[in-house]
Amino acid sequence: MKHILLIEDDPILRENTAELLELSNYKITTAPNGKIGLDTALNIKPDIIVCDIMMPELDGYGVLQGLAKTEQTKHIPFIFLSAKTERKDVRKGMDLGADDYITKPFEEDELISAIESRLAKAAILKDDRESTNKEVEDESSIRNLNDLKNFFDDNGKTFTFSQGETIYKEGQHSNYIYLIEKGLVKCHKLDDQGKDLTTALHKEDDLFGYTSFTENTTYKETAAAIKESVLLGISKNQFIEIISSNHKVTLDLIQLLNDDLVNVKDQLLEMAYSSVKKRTALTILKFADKLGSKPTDFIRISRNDLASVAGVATESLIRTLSRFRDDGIIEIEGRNIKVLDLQELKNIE
Amino acid sequence: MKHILLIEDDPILRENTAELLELSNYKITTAPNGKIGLDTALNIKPDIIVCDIMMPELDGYGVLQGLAKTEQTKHIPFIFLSAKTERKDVRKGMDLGADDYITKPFEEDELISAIESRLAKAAILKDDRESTNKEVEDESSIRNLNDLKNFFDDNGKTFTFSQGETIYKEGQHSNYIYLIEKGLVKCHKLDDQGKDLTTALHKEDDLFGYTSFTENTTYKETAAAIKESVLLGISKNQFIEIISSNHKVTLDLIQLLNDDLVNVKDQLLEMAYSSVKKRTALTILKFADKLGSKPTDFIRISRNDLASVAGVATESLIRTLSRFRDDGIIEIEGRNIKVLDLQELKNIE
DNA sequence: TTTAAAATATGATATTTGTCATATATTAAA
DNA sequence: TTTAATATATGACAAATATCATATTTTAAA
Repeated sequence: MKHILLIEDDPILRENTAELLELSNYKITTAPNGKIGLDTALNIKPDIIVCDIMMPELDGYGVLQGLAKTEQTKHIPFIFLSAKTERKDVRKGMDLGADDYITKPFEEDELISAIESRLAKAAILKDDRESTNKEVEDESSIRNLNDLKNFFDDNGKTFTFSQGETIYKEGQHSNYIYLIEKGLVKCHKLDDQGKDLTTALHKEDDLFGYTSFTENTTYKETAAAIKESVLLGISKNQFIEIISSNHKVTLDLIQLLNDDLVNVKDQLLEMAYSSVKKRTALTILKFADKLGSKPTDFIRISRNDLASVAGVATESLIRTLSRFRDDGIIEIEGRNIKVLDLQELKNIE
Repeated sequence: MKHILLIEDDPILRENTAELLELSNYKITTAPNGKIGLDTALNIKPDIIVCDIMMPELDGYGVLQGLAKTEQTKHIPFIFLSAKTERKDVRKGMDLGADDYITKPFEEDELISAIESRLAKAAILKDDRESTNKEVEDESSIRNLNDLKNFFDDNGKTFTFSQGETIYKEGQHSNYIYLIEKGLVKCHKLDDQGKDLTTALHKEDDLFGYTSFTENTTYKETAAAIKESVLLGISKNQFIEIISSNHKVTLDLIQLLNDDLVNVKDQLLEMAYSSVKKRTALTILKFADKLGSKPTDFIRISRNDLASVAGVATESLIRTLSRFRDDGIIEIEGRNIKVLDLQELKNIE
């Protein structure tokens, strides 16, 4: 029996559709929003996914992009089921890689035919894929970012930094590229008046410290451990050698840089026009994410570090935290912060 | 180079579409009806097929069914291009196993995006087996960034944008990478409240429009011409091919991205802690630089564009300009600005 | 444990900056 | 050329935020 994952936030439509598909002899699992849907997809590996677009938490576009990122889910046929009927909406969905797009309201038959059709298509392509034997690889060569990280594990020099300790300074000659084995690192800059801004937060399994690979230059920012961190470093020369002889890794690296660039530009937009309130809220969420904890766990970060990420005077940040506490959005216990109302925190403008 | 089979009976539409696709660096074979189309598909084994529905001899549905019967053609991505716009027509096409369905009349971008998206999808499903046999083409003579730019000159499609015209929009499927032959382009983003921030200014001889080279993604920002601009564009497809086969260019590109990143981070620091006065001064200097004029020449930029770079309300920017004028630092003549005291402008805090 | 140092919290206040309103100048269209 | 639309300029004002001062709490060192 084929297994369908249905992601839809409207409970009535969700139940009706699930029932209708069950009657057609499919096994159905449902999810009420994109975030849960994405998790479920990873767990159950359905044969096909039917997904709404406009949903809380994570929309359908996000689900599709999330699926595409994961090896085990990127092959799963994906159908959008959406009230967005405009031509440009349909094109957007298809361009993101959906296999079909059905607009609401829809007929029973339309949905079932679409599912059947995509399952049939997937079956053809699966045969094709399985008959193609994978090439034998030379295990000593580094073929992707993952191999590169393994190389750090095997050949990197281990460094341990305690909380607050500086890893390198802006203007220093750049010698090492680091992989974080454990901990949290901030890259920050000082302006003329000595005010400090964090330009990047790096967590476990992140690479950092690359500045220029072709020129012999200095670090353009300072890096420091936010909490005790264990780093693996390889020399810049060694790194350059690797990327010079492994094209695929270089392309992965470009992707990494591009992602960084997009992130910093988003941060720039926030910095320009968002209020301190909003920036504070986003900063808390960012740290919760980087610390790998549930957003509702206690996080323990100095007010100074928080302010430096938010780009705000420390007093203003503290004042804002106090306001959040008074409003019941967070709980403050000594130096620790716990998010009580995640939704409200995300909604802050 | 990817090979497209276009099956279309209307000779004018067929030729126009073929030309448009050729400009995006695809190899095109055309067929005037379904019967010939089916034969051709078997002979040339294209990477993707674009097909009309209503045709003499054999209609599009017949072509699709014919392809599905044959082992060597059944996995080829298939897009319907049809004047049949009724919902039931679209459903029929998709249910027969088409991968996408575009209704006529269509925009260039819609077709190209659809093709790119289906090719990307097909590539995923084929796993990574393409890495074995890389085609060596004339592009392989590109050794550095300069050669790459020359390649734009020789093979790029020319686009002209008038002042203020949009080049691409955030969220659009990313098809082209551009080289600026003449003019000035801003990349900008809107926040939730519709406030606009320029995240990058690109001048003559700059490359822009690269988002992600490995994934099938959308532009992450909007680009618009600040003054009349002539651009050379090559398809993302083509660009990826070049960097895939020319390692040195890829390293140069990494350098470029790194420089971008350092710049944006500097901008972030300014945005966080510098006063409007300082940001305004820096913005004037930035434009003077990008326009290639001596800083003491008249520059002519709308107050809006200036404000969007500075990340300031337009009125605040204008007020600050007025203050600079009163202080004798700049001269304002209608819409034009001339720097009188360069040193003073640079010293502003 | 005690004590000094550092971090956090909050009040008071001045400055900066965005917003709204409106006048004037410039540009583009009829 | 005339006119309408758009851009620039400036005033009035409210809100946001940095700064300085000081009290309280927490941490680290003795």
